[in-house]
Amino acid sequence: MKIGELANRTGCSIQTIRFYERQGLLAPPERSEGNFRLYANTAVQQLGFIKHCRSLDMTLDEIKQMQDLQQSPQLSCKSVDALIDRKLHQVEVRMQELAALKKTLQSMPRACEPGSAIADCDVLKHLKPSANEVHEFTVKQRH
Amino acid sequence: MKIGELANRTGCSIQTIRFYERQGLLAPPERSEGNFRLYANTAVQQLGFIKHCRSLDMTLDEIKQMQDLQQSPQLSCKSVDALIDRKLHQVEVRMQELAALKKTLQSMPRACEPGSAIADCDVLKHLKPSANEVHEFTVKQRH
DNA sequence: TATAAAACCTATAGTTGGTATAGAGTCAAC
DNA sequence: GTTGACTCTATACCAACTATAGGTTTTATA
Repeated sequence: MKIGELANRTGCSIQTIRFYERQGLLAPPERSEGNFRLYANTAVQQLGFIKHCRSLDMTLDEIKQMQDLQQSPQLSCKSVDALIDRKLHQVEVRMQELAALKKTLQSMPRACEPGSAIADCDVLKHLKPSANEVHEFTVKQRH
Repeated sequence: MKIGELANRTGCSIQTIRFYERQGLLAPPERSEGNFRLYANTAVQQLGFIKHCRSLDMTLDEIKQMQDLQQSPQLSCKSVDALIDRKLHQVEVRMQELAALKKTLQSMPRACEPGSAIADCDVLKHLKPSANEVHEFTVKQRH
């Protein structure tokens, strides 16, 4: 099949498929006489694997590692396990960060009176650093 | 003060300060005879505002919009309110996505037997798309 | 069969929010 | 006068795409 059909069948864009090929995630397929990419059916599964991994927030580099591991089936699968653990941890950390952020956003003074002006906007006031916070900055060291 | 002191007092890196200036978020300061940037004290507050907004996951463009609004204090502050609402919504959506992702990661077969090999790795098997999922892909249309 | 439209090709640049480097200039202290 | 800390500009890099320009190939229609 040509690249357009592969794109349709996987839900990837054509550019993304070519991008994955350049990045070494998808093997370069055969070419037609007119230089068009001609994919075997297995490419659908290969791209599906990549998509699934991406949906689990794996980086392209991590996906490449997984692919490499699949090439050496005799190796221990401990590293696969570790990768999933690491991802899970990252997700949990990010969820906590977002929960804190949500709280902050919710605690901001809302519902400026209809017609109230920027000059009196409590939200903007809330965004300006207080003398307090500025002092806090001075304590920090550069990188 | 010179850029190094501003960096120390705000916790921003020097490169980031120069970057914000190039992006039009931070006004270009005076220069010394030797072409060094010389900041007024107000720059600490201005940069603090940017940092605070960034900590709330606002984009640089959104921060610029807020700054523009501050320049016209007579305007309605409805748009400030709307921006915070939009952010809150984005955070909530992302939290739900991450919760679903966490569930998926947790539901993956774990604890490959110590010493078990890639060839039998249940995690990898779980990552490969089933015929089922491939069929689902075929249903999608290219945008 | 001519031609137009659709699909494909490569190469390159842009996105976001910075970070890192090279190579040069400035300034203070010793 | 020289060392070292600080600063300057310009440029390149990161992830993971996305978009564009300009050209070629294939397919469908007149």
